[in-house]
Amino acid sequence: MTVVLRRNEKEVAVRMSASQQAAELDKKGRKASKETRQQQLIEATIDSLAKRGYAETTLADVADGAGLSRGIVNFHFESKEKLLVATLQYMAEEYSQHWHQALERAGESAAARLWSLVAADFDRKICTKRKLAAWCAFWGEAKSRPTYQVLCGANDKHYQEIFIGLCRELKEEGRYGFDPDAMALCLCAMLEGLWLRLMMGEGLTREKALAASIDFIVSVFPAHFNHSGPRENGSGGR
Amino acid sequence: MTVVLRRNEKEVAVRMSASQQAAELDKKGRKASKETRQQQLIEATIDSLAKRGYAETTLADVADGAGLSRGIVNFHFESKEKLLVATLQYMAEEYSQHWHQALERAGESAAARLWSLVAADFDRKICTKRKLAAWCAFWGEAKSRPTYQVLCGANDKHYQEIFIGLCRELKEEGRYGFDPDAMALCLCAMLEGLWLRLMMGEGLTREKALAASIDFIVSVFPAHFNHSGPRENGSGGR
DNA sequence: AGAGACTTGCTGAATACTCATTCAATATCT
DNA sequence: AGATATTGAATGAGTATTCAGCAAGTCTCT
Repeated sequence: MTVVLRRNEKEVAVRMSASQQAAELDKKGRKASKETRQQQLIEATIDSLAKRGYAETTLADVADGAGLSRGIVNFHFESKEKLLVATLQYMAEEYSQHWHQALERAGESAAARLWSLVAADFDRKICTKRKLAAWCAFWGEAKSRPTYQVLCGANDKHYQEIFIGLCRELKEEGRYGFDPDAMALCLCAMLEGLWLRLMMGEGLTREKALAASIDFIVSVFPAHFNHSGPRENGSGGR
Repeated sequence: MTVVLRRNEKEVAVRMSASQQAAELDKKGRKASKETRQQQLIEATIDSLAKRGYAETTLADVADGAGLSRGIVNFHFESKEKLLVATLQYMAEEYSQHWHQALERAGESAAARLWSLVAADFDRKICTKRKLAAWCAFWGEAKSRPTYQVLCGANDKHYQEIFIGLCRELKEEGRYGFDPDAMALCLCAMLEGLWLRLMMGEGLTREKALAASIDFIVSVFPAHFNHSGPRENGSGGR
């Protein structure tokens, strides 16, 4: 009896801190499916990474954050390492889906697509201080961990190829002077750099970062964009 | 006697791996001054950060890398934490000096100064895979460690202000349409993002990164630059 | 429908291990 | 003969991992 009571307290703690998923997911007691529990633990891991950094993230901290017991992580994931890999995979997956959606929603024109991609990078859903901090924690370890590097790199390569394609199209249309591949690299690097600065604090906000990115795009592709969006030449996006 | 022999072996190991300082610095035996030893340990720390990442860097690893005994770090620095802070300070100092020198060497014109700053960021001396990896390791922990954040941020703020000043001047001269502060942000973020990508590997080289940056500058400030440098209007830099 | 047997998710104390830190002993220098 | 730098074994704190046991749910048989 007393045990049941304690569990309920824990569930409440979870709902408030780690995951704000809809009610469908947090069935009380042991009912929660394997997948739900795992996701709950992943969310708690992101919390811990953001709050304490990679080096200080302990399994005890993750378990506490999820309102579960100490042994839980080794039960659902096999080891700390595997939990972290799963967490990175989860974030990479989410990010990838997000920009794919942005592409689908955008118009046909290269300009509209580029605009949409850039805007997506600073969307509330993706660009949280919490998640940026977690990303950065992984970046910091990536060089010495092939697994992380692969997980970061796989999507990233695809992402950059999209940018290269779009920059080439825009160059054709606008007869710009730059090397489109180099400019795509600049764009990608700038977006990542802005993320880094957002995470560091220093008064930069999502809105300012997006505004700066737009300034950049407008300057580099003057025939295609003004500050309110892609110009209306081909098919109008947004 | 046998001990003396062993020490010599260690010295050799040090000279080959961690520090390639001139012969003046690596006097054999215990002669080495306090400062020299500290610098030697800092170099070994950077090595370890680059090779094993922040989380896996241990004092034993640092001591081994420097070819010295286990207790050495706590003798010269008081704790692991202080060693790491000293290492970050060292790198920040080096970086700061480097771009200050670049500014001094550049001509008077804003264009020449900007060009020089950008080129400096990809200089062999600063832009080593080893050092980039160490920087990134610190970035990854910075969010949860106020000390690191301050050390990274102090220079960075100054650095960005220089860029803001230069972008404003260039805008005046060239009557460009962008917001100069935003463009300075874009430039700084892009340079950092390129560093990040350099560190990650994926076939990006210093030369390519510099070439891309130049493409960027030429596109954004067409009145001031072409691909071989600042145009000769005001005073010619470089 | 209800009692027991079985399955599965979960717990938390015990274990084993890593690593920062200490310090008495030692080597080297002046 | 000090003074100083260095060593490396011992210590202890912290933490990942293990696992025997427990409890919530599910199935089965009468």
